[in-house]
Amino acid sequence: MGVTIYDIAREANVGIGTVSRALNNHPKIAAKTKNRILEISRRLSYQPHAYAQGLAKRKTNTIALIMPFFTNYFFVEVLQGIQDKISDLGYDIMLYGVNQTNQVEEYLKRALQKGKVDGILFFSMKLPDGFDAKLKEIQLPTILVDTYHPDFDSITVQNEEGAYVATRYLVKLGYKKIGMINASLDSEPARMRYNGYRRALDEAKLPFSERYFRISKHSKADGFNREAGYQAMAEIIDKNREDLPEAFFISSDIQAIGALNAMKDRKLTAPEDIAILGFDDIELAKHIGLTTMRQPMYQMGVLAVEKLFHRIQNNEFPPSHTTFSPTLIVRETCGTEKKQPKS
Amino acid sequence: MGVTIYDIAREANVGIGTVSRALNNHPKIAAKTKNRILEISRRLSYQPHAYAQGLAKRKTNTIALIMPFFTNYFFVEVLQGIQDKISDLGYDIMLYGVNQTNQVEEYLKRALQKGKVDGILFFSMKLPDGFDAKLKEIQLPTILVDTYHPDFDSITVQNEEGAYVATRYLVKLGYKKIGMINASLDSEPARMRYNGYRRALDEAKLPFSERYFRISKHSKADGFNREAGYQAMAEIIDKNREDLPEAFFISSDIQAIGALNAMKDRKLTAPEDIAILGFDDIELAKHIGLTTMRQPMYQMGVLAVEKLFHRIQNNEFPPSHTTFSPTLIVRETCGTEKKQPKS
DNA sequence: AAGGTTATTGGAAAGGCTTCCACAATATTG
DNA sequence: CAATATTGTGGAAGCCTTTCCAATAACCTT
Repeated sequence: MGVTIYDIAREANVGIGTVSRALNNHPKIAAKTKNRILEISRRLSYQPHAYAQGLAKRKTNTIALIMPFFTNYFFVEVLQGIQDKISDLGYDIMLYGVNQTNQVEEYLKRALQKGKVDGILFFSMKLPDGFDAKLKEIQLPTILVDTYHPDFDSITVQNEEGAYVATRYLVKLGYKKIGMINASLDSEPARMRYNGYRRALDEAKLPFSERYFRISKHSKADGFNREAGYQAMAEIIDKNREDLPEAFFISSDIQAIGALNAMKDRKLTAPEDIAILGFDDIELAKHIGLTTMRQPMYQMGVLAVEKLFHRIQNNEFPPSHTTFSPTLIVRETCGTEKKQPKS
Repeated sequence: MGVTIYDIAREANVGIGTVSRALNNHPKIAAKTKNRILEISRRLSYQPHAYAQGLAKRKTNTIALIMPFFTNYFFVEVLQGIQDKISDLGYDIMLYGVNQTNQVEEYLKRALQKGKVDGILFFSMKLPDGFDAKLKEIQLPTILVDTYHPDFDSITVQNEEGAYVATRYLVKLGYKKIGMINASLDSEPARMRYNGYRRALDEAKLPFSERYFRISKHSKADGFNREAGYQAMAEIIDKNREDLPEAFFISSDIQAIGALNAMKDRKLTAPEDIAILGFDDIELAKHIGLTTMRQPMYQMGVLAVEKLFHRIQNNEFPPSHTTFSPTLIVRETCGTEKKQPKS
């Protein structure tokens, strides 16, 4: 069917080894044989067979991306960073979009299949039990993004710190009754954000009230979804009509959008009635004027690829961990201050 | 390094052919040999080598997705449909996200590489010259989504019709000065939407005015991006202060969001000052109350995968073309009517 | 018990490439 | 010009499977 190196070898009156050398510009080959072969292979529009090459070289030039998928805008942006960087390097991306948590193991197993990919980028989810050992055993380079394990390279955001900064900002603006709408505590980032929130509250000697705290019911995306935000806010408002909180720290922008929606349906606005502070700085936050904590998503994608390549080339160094600090982006939903951090 | 069928064969005292048969539950094998082999292969935690298998079977169980990538939310949703469907079928996805138009050919060439994928899903872009012939020559099953070529299966949306319905709706609401903000005319959908808009205008005997028409300057995503929408609207408003249009049909929701932003910055609101009608019904349209034309994105993804599988199994039938009609989703940005189509 | 089936099995060949080893051809040196 | 070093080349072996063909073993028949 397709043209093989044997066809080229016959055409050029050389051995297949020579053809291979010409094609891979190996040093030990005479310039003119090489050119002749190249010319012929162009004429026959030869294409190496990807799998045959992969099998012989023990290298796939492909990496796997395992990421929560839903409509979580966080990932679209990280994905762009990854795509841009990886194209340059001539690699391909095998995408495993996780829609339900039970798919994680399934996808990991597939990606681990011998000879399928050269490395894995694993996102925002806890590495399922047992896979840490397995990954180390088969020595498949793996980078964790937005999640952590001591034995693997990782890139994370200071979630606890970010939540702390966010909440402290609300305190500084003078709010006393500060609630939080959180995603599911199954999610590590959600737990950390909760901790930061509590720390800021404690430090300011403000009371924590269960009445102003909700965890997502909608389990989609671990609770990082709009419906969950809507429902949590609706519930809090409806149950506390006579004594509303003044401000909310919400664990993601997408939930904040839902929460704002719930407020709007109840004729409440931010920041006049309730101040809202999100997390992520997704692209649409700018549009709706949401004050939020920004994560450098694109850069995280780029860095993830860089780390992975490092490790693909040489896996003999200890894990490195990079953390980014989220930055406060002041817009309108908390009321504004005089001195604004750069937006 | 890894366990191979030779290891299993030795362990089980059988030939490699027998091992292979056991693993692929081939009929011609004695039940107990099969069980013994299966048991051993489990014990050694054998994993077939993906590439060796692919090479021998001439089948990769992988398909390529070539799609515009940017932050175009349209694709996130189509992607979900694809991912869900394809996982069930045990296939993997090779993702090629196009950020700049010049990457298209590069990616196509890669995906066409012999033995790399079993089929291609090609999205929303014109198939570059010459590739139609090449695809047919190598007989790689290909489905076009949101774009068209007579010789390939395709799934499209009636863009012309959608734009016509949209514009006619604005006419029916009584608007006379109806502008349009369009994406780049390099894009086929953009051209069709323009045609539909003009047809509705002509039919209503309303004049078309260059003053109320803009094409995206920002070339990112062929002009389907927020900045382009913002800029176009800003320009129109600023140049026509004394004689603003009453309504706009805008070629995508994401541009509409930008346009609304530009209005907001100029203290104009929809629908009070200017009515806005978008296209796509991305998830966030609901949140901001944008009246728009809905494309059944998730279903398009699912159908695309189904068509592709059909063709992977048997490529011997003529191309089939499916088109979906977009439906009008009435929300708030055009003013509301009594009788609302289902939202 | 001999002959004829049928059910299993072993393993070579094929899939298309890279790489290594041995040999041939050419160039260099004294 | 012979001896030696250098360059270039052919092709077998290896990467790991699947698949096909031939061979063996087990089972029936009469």
